[in-house]
Amino acid sequence: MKQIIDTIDDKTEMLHEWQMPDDKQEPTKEQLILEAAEREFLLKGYDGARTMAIAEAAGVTHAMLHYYFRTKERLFNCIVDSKMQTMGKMLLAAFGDERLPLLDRIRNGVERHFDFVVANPDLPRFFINEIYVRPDRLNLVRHNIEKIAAPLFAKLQRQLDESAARGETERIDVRMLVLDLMSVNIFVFIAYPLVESVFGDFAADRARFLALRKAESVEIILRRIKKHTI
Amino acid sequence: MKQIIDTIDDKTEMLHEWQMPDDKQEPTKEQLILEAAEREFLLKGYDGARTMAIAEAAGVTHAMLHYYFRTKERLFNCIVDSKMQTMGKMLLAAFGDERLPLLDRIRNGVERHFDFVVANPDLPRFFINEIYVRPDRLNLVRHNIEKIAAPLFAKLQRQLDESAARGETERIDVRMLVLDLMSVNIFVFIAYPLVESVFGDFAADRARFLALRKAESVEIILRRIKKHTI
DNA sequence: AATTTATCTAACAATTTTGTTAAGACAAAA
DNA sequence: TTTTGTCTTAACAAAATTGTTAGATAAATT
Repeated sequence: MKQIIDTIDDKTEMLHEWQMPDDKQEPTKEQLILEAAEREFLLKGYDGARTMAIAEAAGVTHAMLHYYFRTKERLFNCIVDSKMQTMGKMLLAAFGDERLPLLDRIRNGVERHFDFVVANPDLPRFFINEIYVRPDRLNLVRHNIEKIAAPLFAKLQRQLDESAARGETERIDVRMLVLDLMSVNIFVFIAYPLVESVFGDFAADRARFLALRKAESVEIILRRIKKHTI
Repeated sequence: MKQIIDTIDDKTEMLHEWQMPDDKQEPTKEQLILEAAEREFLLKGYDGARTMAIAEAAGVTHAMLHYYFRTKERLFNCIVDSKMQTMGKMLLAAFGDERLPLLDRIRNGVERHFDFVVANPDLPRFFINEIYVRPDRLNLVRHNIEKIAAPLFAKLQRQLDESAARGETERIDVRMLVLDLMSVNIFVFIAYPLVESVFGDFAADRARFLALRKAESVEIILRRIKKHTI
């Protein structure tokens, strides 16, 4: 504490604002760097991100960034790990509820997945792109993905097969369906600046447009598996 | 001295007399640089691309690259312009045939668009990403897009409305439908390394997998607009 | 009080990447 | 053959970016 140091003059004047003890827990510099790095990496990608820009956004000198994380690559990996966990949890939360009837489960999954992407609009593009540019990064995520996707796919496929056997839905490979689902849910965010430009007034009100898109996703996926009763 | 690309209107003007495209003449250095630059930029993006890597791939020193194109940015813009034209032509070719009945026109459009993406698998990701990272680049392409998209959309919307009025298809906004179409056609390529990893044996035979995906795209889009029940 | 620890700063070093220049090689024209 | 302009190379320069180090400071620990 500072009351110990009352030697000659009041040294509290030498303390900087940010060093003052505060009731509220202020984020540590390390956290600030992580948050700034997340924004920078998600927006610009590894190659486009600049460590100095991250440091500046975090309000520290770039030496601090290297002090805490040593290299740009290590800082990047911290972000990747953190985001991987976020995505894994989301997938389970969106599609993991096995008690629901098939169509409800899928509708629910589409909607929750869509909501997740709304809340994390840069995340899919970030992963997809970093892996495209440097495919060796797949190893950072492959195990994580397979551990979650494989059992989820197996259970969903069984439910799909049962439903198809009863003649309630079309027979379809769960991987095709999930790929369809992710395509319609994610693409609009990946291409958002382009979509906004082409759509004009249609996409001007973002909230309204996204609500329409969400409904469209549900519609197109359910239509894909519902029986055509001609 | 160097008559560089300040006027890019007609590409042949960039070639010198003795360089004129002869039937069986080896490509000029300039051509080689452009081809190498296209590969590098499409794969790695502007930030990840290295002018020296481009020069090396083209078999020239990097000084040559600057001699012909002065800056990385100018070389990049050459590639963007060239690819924009390619995409514009494709869109018209895929959806421009107005004599076909609606469903045939759409099926045809989906298939031709899919084929184009198969032939240019990096192109959508390239555009989408460069524009995301630096939205000011929209100005390079906006005019081009609007000139092609606006009339195409208008005509397609009319045909959709007429069909819906006859009760043959569902009523839908053409922009939603095109966005759906692009989503299912493009996303699988943007995410290909991830998809390949998750799908395993399913995607191991690329040609077979892409054939399945093409059929799936047609199926999901046609199901979206066909009347569901009678 | 003395020591240790975590945090921080400023200056500097190293590396990578882009961009420039001067001089020579070469083919075509004169 | 000489001249002319294009093309090429090697070396250099400049800029941007990442990474390092020697300390300073405040707090925690002993």
